[in-house]
Amino acid sequence: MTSIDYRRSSMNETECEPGPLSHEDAATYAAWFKALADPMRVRLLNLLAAERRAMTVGEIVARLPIGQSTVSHHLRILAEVRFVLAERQGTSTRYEVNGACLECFPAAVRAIMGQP
Amino acid sequence: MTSIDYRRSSMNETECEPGPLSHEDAATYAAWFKALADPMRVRLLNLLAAERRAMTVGEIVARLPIGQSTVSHHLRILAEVRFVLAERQGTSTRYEVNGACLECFPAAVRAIMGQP
DNA sequence: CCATTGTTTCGACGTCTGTGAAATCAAGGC
DNA sequence: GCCTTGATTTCACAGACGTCGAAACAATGG
Repeated sequence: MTSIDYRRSSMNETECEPGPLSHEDAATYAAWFKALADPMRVRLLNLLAAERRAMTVGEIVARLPIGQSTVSHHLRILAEVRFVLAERQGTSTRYEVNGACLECFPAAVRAIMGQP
Repeated sequence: MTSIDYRRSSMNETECEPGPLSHEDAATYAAWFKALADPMRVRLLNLLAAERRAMTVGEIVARLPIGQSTVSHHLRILAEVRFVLAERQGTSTRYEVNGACLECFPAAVRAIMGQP
């Protein structure tokens, strides 16, 4: 619902002067950080990255100590900020890491702190 | 109180194989992200970084649309994870950015996602 | 059509969080 | 000593969050 448009973020921009951040950018970056502000979501993303393949919800549930609905909840949060990508295949949904988030985090830090 | 020891994190390490993360590391990285999971804290850190100097709480209060106790609360959260450093000078306390957090965020992302 | 399997959504519960007002503490100046 | 100024802590409250179980939804196979 409240998905974020990644193309307008600093993810794909190179300029990064150390000026003040707009309130909108601050909210965007905070939303990115909030998506990973839970240990189980960090483990979930790390699991998907380590497996290097798209996984179903059932496979993930078998690897994490939380219930199915909670995994679905976390996947929704990660998908809303596009850290994971979802694709329905028949009766199941496969989730995989969005490799672009490898760049957006350092870019957010540079935007916040300026590059000295 | 629940401060985090930065020396045991991946901030100062270069190796970063794409293996699974320990639960403790996942919690540590989640704590880092949680510290910036609020728009006002992002703006606060950006303000300190843009000014490029140590600021008192009063100066920060004059620049952000929140009260003094709330600024102090946010500064405590940022200081607990060492994103800002505090130093008492006489009757006031000066806060400044810890430049090391420019590296720890990309390092955390690499540890979670592996470097492909 | 019904049954089954995988996934999402809903309802509920306890916990945590962001905020401000008020109280408290710390350090100087009178 | 008392008073003033700056900062932290305490208290309270509304809202959000993580978790689970149950219900609802989707897609396939009988």
